[in-house]
Amino acid sequence: MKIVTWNINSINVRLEHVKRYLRESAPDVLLLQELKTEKFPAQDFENLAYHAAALGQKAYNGVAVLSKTPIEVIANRLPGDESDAQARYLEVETGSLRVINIYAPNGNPAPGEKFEYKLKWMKRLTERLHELLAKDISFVIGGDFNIIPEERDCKDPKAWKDDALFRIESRKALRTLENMGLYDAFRIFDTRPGQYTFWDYQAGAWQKDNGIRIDHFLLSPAMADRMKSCVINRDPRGWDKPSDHTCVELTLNLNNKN
DNA sequence: ATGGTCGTGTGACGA
Repeated sequence: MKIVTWNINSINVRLEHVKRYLRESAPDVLLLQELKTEKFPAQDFENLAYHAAALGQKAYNGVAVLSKTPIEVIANRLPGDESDAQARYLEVETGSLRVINIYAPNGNPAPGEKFEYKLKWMKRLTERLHELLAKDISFVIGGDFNIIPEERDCKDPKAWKDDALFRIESRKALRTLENMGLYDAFRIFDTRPGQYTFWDYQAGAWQKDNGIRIDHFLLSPAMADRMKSCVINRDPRGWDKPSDHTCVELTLNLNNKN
């Protein structure tokens, strides 16, 4: 069972990229972030035998789940703030698996209003995930967390010191989730520094491999026990007219106990 | 680097 997360930075510009990825890699579930439009081309994916659930918004944000099995939407907003209309959270059930897709707030400039929104959003997320753990619902959450977990997850920690993605408050918010018992799937088997999921379009960041690791999967304990692999696939970042993010690929063994 | 690049929507703004 392969679940993949990918911030595509506009579904309109990247539609052919996503279709190519589905054909070549055939994930069971694909989580997409930053659709940047209200309208979602579900038919294109249904033609490739995927079910689709999307939450769009004009010009900003937007998340979608594609799956080979039917999708039941459990929630399309993060509880805790009725006034928050940003399309950043999609919780679904597909193939008897609970999957949560997030596009967490960037939070820059920090400090400031946007940073406060980021921290509050992470607190709301913590409460929601705590609720699932308390109900003994195992789950996979993936997406663009917009948080660099540690120094080894960026090229030059000093350059990121005061950025909303690396400030101590943001890293603490992610660590709080890990302290609840969730696992950073990528770090279960891979401890190497310099494993990035995002490279800025500017200043030749991709060519210089000046990136950051901000796209993550967190697994509830039962899911962590079932993990076979979690790898970063750099290929799509090297395609023509790429997204500034590449995808993270998670493989679970949901059939056998070992 | 007061730089540099994209996407949206056609202005700045967000990332």
